[in-house]
Amino acid sequence: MIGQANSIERRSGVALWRQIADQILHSIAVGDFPENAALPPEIALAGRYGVNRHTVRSAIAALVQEGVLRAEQGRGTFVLSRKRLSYPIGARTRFSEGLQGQASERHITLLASSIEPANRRVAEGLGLATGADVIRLETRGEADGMPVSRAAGWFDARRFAGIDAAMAETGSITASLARFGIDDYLRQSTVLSARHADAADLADLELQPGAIVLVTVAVNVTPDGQPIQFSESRFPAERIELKLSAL
Amino acid sequence: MIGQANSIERRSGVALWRQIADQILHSIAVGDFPENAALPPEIALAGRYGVNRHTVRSAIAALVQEGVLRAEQGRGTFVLSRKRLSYPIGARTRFSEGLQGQASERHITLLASSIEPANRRVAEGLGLATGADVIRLETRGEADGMPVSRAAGWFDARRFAGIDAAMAETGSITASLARFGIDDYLRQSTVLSARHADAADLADLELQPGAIVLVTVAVNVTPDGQPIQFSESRFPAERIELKLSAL
DNA sequence: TCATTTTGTCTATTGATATAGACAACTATA
DNA sequence: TATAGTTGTCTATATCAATAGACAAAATGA
Repeated sequence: MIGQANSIERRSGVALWRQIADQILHSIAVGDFPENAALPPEIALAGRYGVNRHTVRSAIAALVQEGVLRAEQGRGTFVLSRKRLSYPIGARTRFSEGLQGQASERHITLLASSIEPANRRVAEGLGLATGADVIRLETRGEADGMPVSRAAGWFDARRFAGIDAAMAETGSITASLARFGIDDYLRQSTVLSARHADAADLADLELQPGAIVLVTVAVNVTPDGQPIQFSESRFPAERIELKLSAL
Repeated sequence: MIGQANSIERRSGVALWRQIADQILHSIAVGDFPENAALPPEIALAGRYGVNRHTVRSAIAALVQEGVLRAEQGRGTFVLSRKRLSYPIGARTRFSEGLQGQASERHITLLASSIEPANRRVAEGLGLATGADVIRLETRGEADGMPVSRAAGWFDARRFAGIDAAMAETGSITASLARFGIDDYLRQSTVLSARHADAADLADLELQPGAIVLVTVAVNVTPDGQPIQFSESRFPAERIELKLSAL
C-alpha cells in the first residue's frame, strides 16, 4: 500500500527467484494481482523485475508448489484464492469463538505435555518462583483442516494438576480450566513480535522455509487478577491476521 | 522458547549463511547467546548447524556488517547489545510517548505528502466515499538515530487541509491534529500482520534483505467516534516489539 | 616462552543460481 | 485454419554459494 517496490537485491543471501516469489505474494496480498485473475506473462514479469524469464519461472514454480498459483500451458498463470483468517485478540481471547463464522470446523490438538521447572520468564508471568513446577501444554489450532496456530501454555503444576488430561479429553483450554473452578478469565497482557518460522514451526504448521510467524506472549488472569496461564503462540502470517479489540 | 530449531533447509532459495545468520539472531533474541558474551567458536557452530566452517564465517561476516557481532582475532566473536524497544499499542497510541524512557531521542520525519483519491480501504476506514480527496503523509519514526517505524497516514483532505505543513513544522501527528481542534483521539481498531520487508522498507528502515516487518493497520477516531486518521505502519521486527495494552 | 585456542586468509573443487537462446506444446481468437 | 500469445523443455555458460584443506596471525594461559 505504501511505496511499490519492484526492486531486487543481488548477492543478498536470498536467491532472486525467492525474492520474486515473495514480491508476487506481496502483490497478491495488496491486490495488485487480483485473485482468480491471470498474472502478467512470464516475459513481462521478467522485464518488471529485471531478471531472466527462467528466474521468474523458478519463482512461479515455487508458488505453484505452495498452492498459491496455478500455471496452465498456453493460457497463463492464475492466482488461487487464499483468504487470511482474522483472529481477534482482546480481553476474552478464545480460540474457537474467535474463528467462528470464518471456518466451519476448528479445534485444538494437544501435541505434547510435560512438567518442568519454570524458567525466569514463565515464573514472572505466573507470579511463581523460578524453578517451581509448571505444566506445559503444546497445542496446535486448526481451522478447516489447516494449521493456524501453535502454542505453548504454562500452568502452575500445583493448582492445575491433571489439566493435561483434561485438555486431551476436552480439546479446549476454556473447558479444561472450568474443571478447576475457573469459569472466566481475562487477558492481562499481550506482547507481539514476528520472525521467521523455525524448523519446528515449519513442520507443525505445514509451512515452507522462509515463512513468517506472528508470535504472541500473553498472560491470562482470573477476573480478580490472579495469573493462571502464561502462553507463547505462533500464527503463520500468511494465513492469519490478528485483529486487536477492546482488552 | 518452544522447540529449539537448529536445522537448516538446503536449496530453499535462502543461502545457508543467511539462514545461519538468522538463527544466530534468533538465539541472541531468545537469550541462548547472551549479550556481551562470546559466541561459540566457529568450528563448534559449524558442527551445530551441520555446515562448513567457512559457511559459518559468511554468516558471522554478515552480522558483523549489520553491527550485531564483533569478531576479534584470537579471542572470539562477541554479541553486541541491541535491545528491542517495546512499542505500546492501546487506546492512546502516540509515537513519542510510547518510547519515552526507552530512547533518549525520538522524533518523526515527514518523508513525503500528497493529495490523492481514497481507495476503497482508506475510504472505508475514514467513512468517506471511494475517490474522495485524502491527504497522505509518509513518515518515519526514529529512536536514538535508529529507524523504528515507517508509516502512511491518510486524512480527509477537506477537514485537514494543510496538515502536511503542520506535520513538517511540528514533527508530531498529535500536535498537528491539535491545530485542527483535535485535542484528543482514540484508537478504534488495529489489525496486525507481518511479512518480509519490501525494497522500500529496506531502504527507509535501513534493513538487510530478508528482514521482517510488523504491519499495523489502524483507525484513529475522536472521543465521540468520528474517524480522523487511517494509517498503515511498519515496524522492523528485529528492533521493535508491540506491547498491547488496554484499548 | 611455548603450546593451545581462536579468528583470518588463501587455493581448489563441486553444486546451486542466473542468464541466454532456441524451439516445442498448448490455448484462444481472428 | 492460421496466427499470435503463452507456458514447458532443452542446451550451454557464467557467477555465486558451499565444502575441503592448509596455514598465518593474534590472544590466552600454563
